[in-house]
Amino acid sequence: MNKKICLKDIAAKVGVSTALVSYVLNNKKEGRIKKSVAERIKEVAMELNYRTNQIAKSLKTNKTFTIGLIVADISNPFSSGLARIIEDEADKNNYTVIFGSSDEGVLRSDKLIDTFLNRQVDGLIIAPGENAAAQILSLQKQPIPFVLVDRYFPDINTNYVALDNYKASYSAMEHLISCGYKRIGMISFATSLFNIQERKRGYISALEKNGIAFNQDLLFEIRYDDMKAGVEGAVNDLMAPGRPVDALLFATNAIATHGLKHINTLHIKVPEELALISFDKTDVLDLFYAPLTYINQPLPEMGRLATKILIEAIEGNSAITQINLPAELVIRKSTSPHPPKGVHVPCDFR
Amino acid sequence: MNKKICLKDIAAKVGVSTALVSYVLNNKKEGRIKKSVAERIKEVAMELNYRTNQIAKSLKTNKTFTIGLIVADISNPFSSGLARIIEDEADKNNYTVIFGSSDEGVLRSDKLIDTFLNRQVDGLIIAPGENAAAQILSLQKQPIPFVLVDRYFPDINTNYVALDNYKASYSAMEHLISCGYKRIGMISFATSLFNIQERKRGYISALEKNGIAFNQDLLFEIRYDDMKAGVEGAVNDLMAPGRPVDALLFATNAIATHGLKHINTLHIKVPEELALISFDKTDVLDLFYAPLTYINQPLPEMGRLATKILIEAIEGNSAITQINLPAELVIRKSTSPHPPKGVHVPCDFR
DNA sequence: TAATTTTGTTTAATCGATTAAACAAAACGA
DNA sequence: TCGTTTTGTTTAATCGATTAAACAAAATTA
Repeated sequence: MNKKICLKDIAAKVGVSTALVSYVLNNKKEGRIKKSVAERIKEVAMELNYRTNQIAKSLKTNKTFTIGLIVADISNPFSSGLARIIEDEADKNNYTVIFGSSDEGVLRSDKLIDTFLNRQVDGLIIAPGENAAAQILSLQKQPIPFVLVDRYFPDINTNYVALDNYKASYSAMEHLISCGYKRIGMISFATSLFNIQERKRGYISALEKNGIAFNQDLLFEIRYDDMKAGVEGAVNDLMAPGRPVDALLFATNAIATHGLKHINTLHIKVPEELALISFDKTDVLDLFYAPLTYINQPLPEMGRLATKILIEAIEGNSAITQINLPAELVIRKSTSPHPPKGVHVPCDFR
Repeated sequence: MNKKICLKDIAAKVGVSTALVSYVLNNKKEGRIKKSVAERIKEVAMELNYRTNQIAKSLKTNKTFTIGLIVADISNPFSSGLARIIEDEADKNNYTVIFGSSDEGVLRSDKLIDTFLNRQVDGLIIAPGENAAAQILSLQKQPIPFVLVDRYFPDINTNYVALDNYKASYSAMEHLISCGYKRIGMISFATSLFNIQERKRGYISALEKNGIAFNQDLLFEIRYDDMKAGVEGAVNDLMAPGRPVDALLFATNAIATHGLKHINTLHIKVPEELALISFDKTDVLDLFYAPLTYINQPLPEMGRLATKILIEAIEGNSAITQINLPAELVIRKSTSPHPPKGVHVPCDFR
């Protein structure tokens, strides 16, 4: 239980002041310090196994080299995938990441922001939850930079990196329609979150632009905190006799996962009885017996850009950067062409 | 860009010393402070939107309320699942988690430990990689408590919470054998990691105890950094004509995920042509057309215990705690009974 | 040789808290 | 009434670094 070594210990052993030790160990005043002394200091530092106390350093320099990351749930593959990218990118710039899961709740994320600010993080990357607008507004008043990822608020002028969810959703629907599907349902969340709203808008807009009336009964908006039951109920309703649906769009990976499990147990034939498209790329979509067509979010790009923008902001760039990344539609078996009886419908496989 | 408020600002506004402010805000010297003054201080703190500088506090108190978490890869569902539990448990005790992914590499985890120690974390939770023994030994010399999770080194006396991997593997094999499978292969990693070695030992031991000779050709030990190709090659070999295998044990979820994808593309019939068991519980195993029998690790238990043990150690408990948790075998379709032609073999569905 | 510059190092303030010890005033006890 | 407690608050050291400014000695210049 050897006590911690500090600058003073090195200074004492070498017989110089702590200032000199600090200069040497930080490679400052290069030209000014006698070589022999510098070497001796480094030697002793090594020998005593010195370790800078980052806390003390941070206090003095007012910089912690720490980024606070707030996601909905670190155990969701979307969040953890993003976290990994951010970690790597932060590491390249010598930053460390502290994280927290908000569970989409305002209370939790308020607490997280509070904790992170107390800890003097240099900046924040936040995937904000539904009712976080007020929180974000108040964060703007703080002198700390932050970047929103995945979600943002169109009325608030902040840095963000997100997907162009409208376009993504729209093009997924166009694909389904071009493959001959007409009665297309969607399972989404009951939320005011802008990204989810945009997905809905894309869904409705694609229907209408293609002469298909939007039918409210085919759009299920379930609750986040009752996802499993919500998804199962929606699938049951959508597949119930009498109001058949021939294709279904899952608004998120979590919804898709629950949906696919249920579809499996119901022995629904995909794509013959039901075509499927999901947002997000997960292993689950590959493993379903009919690999799913999905809307691939450029996660690495998103994480990298968010971190880059944040670090630039930390370093003094005060410009606001807002990025809507394009999604990629990866077409697979779950949306094979479905020509209605006797009618030839060309399928668009661009 | 209002400058940060500190104790001094409150003290000045109220007209008292910073000491008094500190006492009030920390609820110390309760009886001694005049009520009116205390109230006024709290009021002004509120009004100025005061926020403790945790860095300064940590420097003085020598306590950061931070836990460093090192996993193999935060984007792996096992790691992120564990991270989530640890986050929640830490939060209950007012700790924050900083994390890093080692990618199973010594260099990376050395750097992570170094960074975390510099940051004066109060303790570490580590899922150590293959060659981390030396690192763990040197960590023992530091005055900082740590707990290993998932993996540990039998020769090093440290706190750990892990699975009883031998038993888990053994009972999975017993189940396969009792279901009538005889030529059982395994895909694992080429590693000296104790937990993986134990899984192998369980595999071999179960075979031999049941009168089946261990055949080295049926045990594939692939490289972590070339997982996809390794798994695909192994599956190809195991299913090649001439050396048929009728069941297969995946040593980890990542191996299973790659394996299942490949098995899907090869159109191998599970369980008729090949029974499957995997370690770890992931959504992927549910989504495979024949839901997989799997060895369920009690992740919540593991995370909670690890955090609990760590916090107790931080608080002064110097006893070493070593826990091997039992796994649970969840039996599903991928291991349905497989009686060899004409012979009745009872299947054990305990 | 005296003045100036350069070189090498130390002094001391500072970051923003905590907290033991000191202190002053009021209340109490004998 | 005078000593002793109690109450309420301040002083000042401290955590472990950083860094501007001061300083002394050596080297250079005039």
